[in-house]
Amino acid sequence: MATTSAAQRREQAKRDYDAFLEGCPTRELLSRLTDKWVALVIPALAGGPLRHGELARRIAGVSQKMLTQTLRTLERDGLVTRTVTLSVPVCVDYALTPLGHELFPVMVAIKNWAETHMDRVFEARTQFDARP
Amino acid sequence: MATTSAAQRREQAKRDYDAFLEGCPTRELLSRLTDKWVALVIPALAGGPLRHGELARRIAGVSQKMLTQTLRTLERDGLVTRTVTLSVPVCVDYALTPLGHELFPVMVAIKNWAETHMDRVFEARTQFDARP
DNA sequence: CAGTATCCCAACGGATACTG
DNA sequence: CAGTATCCGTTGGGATACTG
Repeated sequence: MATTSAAQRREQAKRDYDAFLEGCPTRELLSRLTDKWVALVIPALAGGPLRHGELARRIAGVSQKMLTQTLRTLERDGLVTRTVTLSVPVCVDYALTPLGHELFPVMVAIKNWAETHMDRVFEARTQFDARP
Repeated sequence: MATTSAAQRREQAKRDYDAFLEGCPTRELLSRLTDKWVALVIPALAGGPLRHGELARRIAGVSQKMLTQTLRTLERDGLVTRTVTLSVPVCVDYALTPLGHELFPVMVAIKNWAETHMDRVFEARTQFDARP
């Protein structure tokens, strides 16, 4: 029988899927990945598992509604695991899956890009706003 | 006088800015960058300048309202240039700035990630939805 | 502590119609 | 062709109160 490696299958997927096309499922996945909270949660979890409250403190200003919602969809998409330890009070840990670890470099790259180029964007905005 | 290289200043910026902090301006920039349309427009322009209509055709399904809106904010943030050639009818070209070219690898990485890992996400969703 | 459930406002975003 | 303006439904997302 023919054997196809994981690398070959990934290559195939890249040919079959195209986010430029309307109706391609990757368009929906792309819109989930391009999310402010996702770009903060994935890097936050890269250092190791964190609890709900720890995440909330790390990502200052996030409401627990958005945090829970984000973690749920990340869990469903196989990027994050949710582990419940029964105790009083109950303890819930979130951690990146292998797939989540593969996404991490991409997410941290956006975050870093914003932090690194903030000043140049500010300059551009000032110039743009000052023109006739 | 002390001379600081561009690389040194970028390092400084990365220390001063932190998107994890509420109120840090990079939080707002991050939310602009994590946008489905931005993740499609930047890669679309990487091959060279395109006109409004060409972009709309490349990014299937985008409304001209969202396309114009996205291009405006990208222009203001210094990522895209807008060049008007007066003729009948008028011709408007959009192209990446040097800053836009620096963002390109990051944006194309997300798009590629979605296309490459779509199948694994599908599997994860099926598993998640099938559990008690 | 972790999570669900409402309420409610603002922003997103598509459809349509109209200018230069 | 490129762009603006308007309408209008949908979603995002915060605040609050309440359970295990």
